[in-house]
Amino acid sequence: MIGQRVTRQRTAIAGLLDDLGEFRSAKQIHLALQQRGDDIALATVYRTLNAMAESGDVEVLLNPSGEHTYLRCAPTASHHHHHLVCRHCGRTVDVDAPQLEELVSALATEHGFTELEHSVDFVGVCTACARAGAAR
Amino acid sequence: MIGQRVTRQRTAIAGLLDDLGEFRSAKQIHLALQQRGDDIALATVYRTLNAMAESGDVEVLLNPSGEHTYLRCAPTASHHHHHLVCRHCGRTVDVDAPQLEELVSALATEHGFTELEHSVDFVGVCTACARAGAAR
DNA sequence: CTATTTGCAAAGTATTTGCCACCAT
DNA sequence: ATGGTGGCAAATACTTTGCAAATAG
Repeated sequence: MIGQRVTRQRTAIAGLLDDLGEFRSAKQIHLALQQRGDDIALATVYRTLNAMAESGDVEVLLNPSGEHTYLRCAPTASHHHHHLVCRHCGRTVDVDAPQLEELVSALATEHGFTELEHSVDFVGVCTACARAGAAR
Repeated sequence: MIGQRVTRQRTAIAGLLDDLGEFRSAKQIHLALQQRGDDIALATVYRTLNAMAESGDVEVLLNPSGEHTYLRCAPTASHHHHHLVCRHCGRTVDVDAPQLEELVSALATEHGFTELEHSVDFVGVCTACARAGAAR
């Protein structure tokens, strides 16, 4: 990685991600950009998101249907934490769970596992959607 | 679902899954079947695995590269538990983590989420692979 | 006998890549 | 000027589906 250029496309994508605050698929992001008037090739969206993911600028989550979804979290300093994601509306809540960290390392040690990954993001139904869903 | 027939293909797939004990992709399962001499169409493998997943006979995990992987766990009575999966060799360890359950429901309550899903399977590196990897 | 299941190939979806024009630096 | 970038379309990878032939019960 020698040079990273600031282009209209990258600025637009970064800007959109900041506004979203929820996990979104590349397709959704692409669509949202178009609706804003930013016409960017889908391939570029993918390339940019991949690059941002690799450099840690966005978090990637594989949703149940096998799509990659992307989220830009804390604008700047982002410490390790997890998310509750609403299955219906996509609303995302950041959670700190120090106990979870402890638990994970305990499990790892106990079974001789190292480098335990736990991009643990829980998927559920948020209050608003639960109410709406109850009517269903 | 009116009738479920026992066919050569389904028997073979179920049998293989029992022998495996590790998360495997549909492709891998298909290949393994061929090597055993069971010639089954890939589409059939997918159809069967999907059916087994839906009826809860197998657990599905979306691996980092976006493939569905399938595992048949406890031969019979399987209670709720989680897995440690080795990133390298695929070795799987079942773990009970009552604290995790508690933690999850605590988080859910705290933030008003319901139906919190946590097919939490941790991906790490097991002892054997860690040793092997150290040589790398 | 007949409804379910299989196999094949084609279709579908998500993502990546090759290549050339283009623009930020 | 010039090398990183973007757009397009073709390629790839995984999975699903339509339909006729095979088969379990």
